[in-house]
Amino acid sequence: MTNQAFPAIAHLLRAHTVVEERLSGELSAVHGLSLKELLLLMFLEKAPASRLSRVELARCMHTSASTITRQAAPLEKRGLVGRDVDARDARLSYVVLTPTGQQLVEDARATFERSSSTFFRDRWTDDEIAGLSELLGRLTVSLPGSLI
Amino acid sequence: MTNQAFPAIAHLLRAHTVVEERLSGELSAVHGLSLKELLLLMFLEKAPASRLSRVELARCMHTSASTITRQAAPLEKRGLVGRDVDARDARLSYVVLTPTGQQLVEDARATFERSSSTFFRDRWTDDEIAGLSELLGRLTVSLPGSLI
DNA sequence: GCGAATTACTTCCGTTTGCAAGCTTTATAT
DNA sequence: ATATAAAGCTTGCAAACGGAAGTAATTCGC
Repeated sequence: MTNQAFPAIAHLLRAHTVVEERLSGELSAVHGLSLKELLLLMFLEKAPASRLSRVELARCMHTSASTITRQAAPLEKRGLVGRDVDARDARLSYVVLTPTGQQLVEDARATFERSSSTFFRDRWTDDEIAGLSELLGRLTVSLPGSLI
Repeated sequence: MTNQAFPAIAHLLRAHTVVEERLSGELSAVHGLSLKELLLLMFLEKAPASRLSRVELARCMHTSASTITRQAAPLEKRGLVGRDVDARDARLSYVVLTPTGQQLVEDARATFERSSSTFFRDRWTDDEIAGLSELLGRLTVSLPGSLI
């Protein structure tokens, strides 16, 4: 039998490039958000009390702490997130979703969902889409950062 | 029925992040190549006469022409690629794989394949891997830049 | 208790990227 | 034939990123 892992990963890389291209364009045009900014807001929305510390966010986003610092700054300026301090541990500074940010996430999620469905417009059954979702989910099942 | 497109795309984005993290690390450590550099070399390897013009490369990689110019420069300095001119059209400058580059691609592809298989080590059947590959391939079937 | 190690966060620096502008060469229209 | 448009490539500029280093606060070891 042949090793199918390589073509699967190669297709994954290519599919991501194409998906990110289209999603980024739509989100930026409609809501003025980059894809990564929306993902950050979505992680906050999913978190308890709509807030996460910066290192927790970094783990969710699989990125560095310095990137979170710089990604959150413009969102804070726009009033989409706020900054909370921890009474017990003064090192922690939470990023918290504001009502404005919550509203924007809901709107942008609709754009995300609509744009996502366009990738499957032709020649896809619901079972195939669900199957792809299940397989991709299994690929990262033990790692942090799931939005589902 | 529920809309499964969103979770499928969300899982795709996350899987890509994790895959790129591990692949980049291994390729960089073992061969001193970034993932994108290897993909560029692989597109050359697959092309007729192991060469492509810079705009053709840009289309394969889904990136801009200026990025190709800058990505090819260090590879040329390392002797992995060369530069050809077109006798008919002086605007074209081809990027061509050298024997040294060809050898490095073969070595790095082995690393790529070995690393790819680690993502499926546990709880994956050959049919499931092939199924994932087929579904991801169909997602971008009409677009340029396939390595398969 | 108290110094040392660890953690959280920010800032600095080098790298990578896309877009816009520019240059050169080729194609097109009249 | 010539002016205009288009294509291919490169460079300048600004934005985004990771890692290293720095600062402040907490925890650990004894």
